[in-house]
Amino acid sequence: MEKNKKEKGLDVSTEEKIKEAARVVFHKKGYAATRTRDIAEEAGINLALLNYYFRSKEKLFEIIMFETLFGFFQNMGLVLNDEKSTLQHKVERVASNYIDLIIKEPDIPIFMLSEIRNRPDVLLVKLPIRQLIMNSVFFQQHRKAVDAGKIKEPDPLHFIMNLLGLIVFPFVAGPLLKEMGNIRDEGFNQLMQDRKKMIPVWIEAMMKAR
Amino acid sequence: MEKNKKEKGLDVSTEEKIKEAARVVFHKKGYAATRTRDIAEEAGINLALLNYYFRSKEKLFEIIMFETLFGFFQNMGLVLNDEKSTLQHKVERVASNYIDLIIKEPDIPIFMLSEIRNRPDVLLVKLPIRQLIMNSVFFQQHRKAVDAGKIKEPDPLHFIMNLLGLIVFPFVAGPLLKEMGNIRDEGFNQLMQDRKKMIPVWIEAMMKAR
DNA sequence: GTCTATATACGGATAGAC
DNA sequence: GTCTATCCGTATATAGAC
Repeated sequence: MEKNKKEKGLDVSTEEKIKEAARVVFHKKGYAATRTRDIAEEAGINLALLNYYFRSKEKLFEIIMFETLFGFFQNMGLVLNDEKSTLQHKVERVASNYIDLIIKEPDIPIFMLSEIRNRPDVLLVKLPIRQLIMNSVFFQQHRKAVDAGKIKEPDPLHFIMNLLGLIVFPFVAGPLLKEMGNIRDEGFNQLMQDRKKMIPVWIEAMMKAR
Repeated sequence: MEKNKKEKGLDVSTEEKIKEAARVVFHKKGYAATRTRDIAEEAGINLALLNYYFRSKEKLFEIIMFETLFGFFQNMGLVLNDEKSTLQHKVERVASNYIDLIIKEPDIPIFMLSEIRNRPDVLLVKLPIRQLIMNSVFFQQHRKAVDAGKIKEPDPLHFIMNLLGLIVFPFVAGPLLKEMGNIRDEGFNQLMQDRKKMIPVWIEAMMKAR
């Protein structure tokens, strides 16, 4: 019995161990700074096995990148396309879901954003990001609210920027903010918990302002 | 006469050319992904000269990193410590200054944030970031406004997170947002110009909400 | 499938001529 | 100060035994 992170009673396949290790190391250090040796070590396997299963560092990275992006946005897609929930309720759920997710995996945002910058086209083509937003129930609700005068700023992109900025930015700037506030992970995470409740209130107030 | 970016009538020293090139390349690709050869090429000089002037890639990087951080925060320091301006006016100036700055140099935020993550301690020790905020006139004004009931959320870190999130995040997520909104640099920059005016309004509204 | 050993390429850095 | 040529460590990837 080895000491894996995910003990589900059964052994995890070598392929899965490598992927899991790759996820951890890529997320933490980014593509350029990670060495295949780091991944092999993290996975507790031989370096040659990495190439045996995944051909190359590049191929392995593409898989991790895609899965990370997909995982991140599929959740948002589900929330934003819920026919039954109000706009405000969607904001609450996005804030709550993402704050929980990112507290668990704090490296994801900066990993995604910096790797997207490094390869803008390659990565965005594969995912229906635009449709996710522009064809969503959320988008229709936003438009209705604008038409009804309940939201002053008509451009939904500002809405998205504000919402994601309030949720994601604190994590992206985590080390800086911890230094500024002289707090550690515990205090920081508590602040993020506060934000679950505050962000919907703030967004509501912002959107009514002009 | 060579074709430099900064034609001030006089030749730029080789050392300065290398630093300028290093700034561009490091900002664009980050430490790990840049090769000293890239910098030499960008500078139009021989690779050996880089080591002649700066000993190593690492030393050169440290210089660029420090100057970038310092340049970024010194401006904020000036604004936040202005005795004469109101809290609201400070928000306006920070938003306006940084949106202009980042439009000119869009790679800076993600460069700073990802490199800070990679070397948290090394970089934060050198700069008086904490004092910049916690000892600032801004901080005192914020506290007064809280005591007077004009601001509901008492923690100044939330204020900083919100302000920087609204300003910086759109740039950090630029490629993603452009894809979502199906816009290009021109349209994106226009949105950022809009935000110069809107962010102070939004911040004002948020801070009064509870 | 998994290992050891090794081929091959690349990138940082230096030696030494000019 | 600036160049060419080159050294050398490191990282990816593969060959081949088990």
